[in-house]
Amino acid sequence: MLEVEYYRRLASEVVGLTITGVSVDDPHALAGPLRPSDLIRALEGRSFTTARRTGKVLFFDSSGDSATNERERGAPASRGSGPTLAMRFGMTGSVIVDGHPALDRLLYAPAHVDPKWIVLSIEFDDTFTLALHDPRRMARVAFNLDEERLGPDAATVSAAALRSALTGRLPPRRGPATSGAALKARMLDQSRLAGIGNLLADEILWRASLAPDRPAGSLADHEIRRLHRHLRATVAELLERGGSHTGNLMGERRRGGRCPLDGTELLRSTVGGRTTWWCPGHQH
DNA sequence: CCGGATGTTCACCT
DNA sequence: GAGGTGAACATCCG
Repeated sequence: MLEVEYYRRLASEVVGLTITGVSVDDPHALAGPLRPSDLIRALEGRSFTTARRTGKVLFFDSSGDSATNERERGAPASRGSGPTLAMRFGMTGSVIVDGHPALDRLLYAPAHVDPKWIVLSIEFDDTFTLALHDPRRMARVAFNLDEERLGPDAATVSAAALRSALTGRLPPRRGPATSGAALKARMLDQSRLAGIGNLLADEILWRASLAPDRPAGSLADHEIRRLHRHLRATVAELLERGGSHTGNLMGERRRGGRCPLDGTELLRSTVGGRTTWWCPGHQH
């Protein structure tokens, strides 16, 4: 999510410019039934009105009729709004504007930008280019993604909203709240809380002194408030530092790694389907 | 050479 | 219904 926030800031440079070309270099990047021609027809001639982010998803709202639609329907320009483009980045997707990556280096991504890993590029005013770069091809773009399926953004979530994200029922489901799942699994569930990835989850839980496999519903009020405090602070601090790989625990995520706080040897386990490193000495 | 890695989705279990 | 597991995606790195 921190990385996506950097992409959003970079992408905001092209907001308001006219889309003069769309090139789909790898159709694999298009979600579901979307075809390259759909994307090109929907976007060319329009402009993005916003570059906004919820969790790990970058959204571009568009405005004005596309050139094709105007030609086809003879409609007057810009009175309706266009589709919203959504980008998800998988593990190695990133945004490049005019050849400049948002970050110098990303964990597990190749150190250098390689043109062969550009899966999509959008040209603005015949001059500027926003590209989606993705060596592992897990990034996807889609139109009009269901935003209801994303929980509140972790960077701004309130303590009360965090509590219901962890223990509440998920709309539109009915019935009693369930809270048997592991705390970390709930934190990673994007439909409950948007934006927390595996590294960030471990760092936050370590700072909040909470064991990742605690049932989410077992947290006392003061523990939820503590989690909330550390969650907000960690997101802000790692954003400042340069990404989710800049946490204090990062260097110890290996066999024999020790807790930077108390020196206890870290445990490696699987929680919520993801590799989890945590300190049995102070996380309870 | 092997295993595992910032993520999401889906099929298939219990 | 809830929750867990494993696969798939494709490439790089230790």
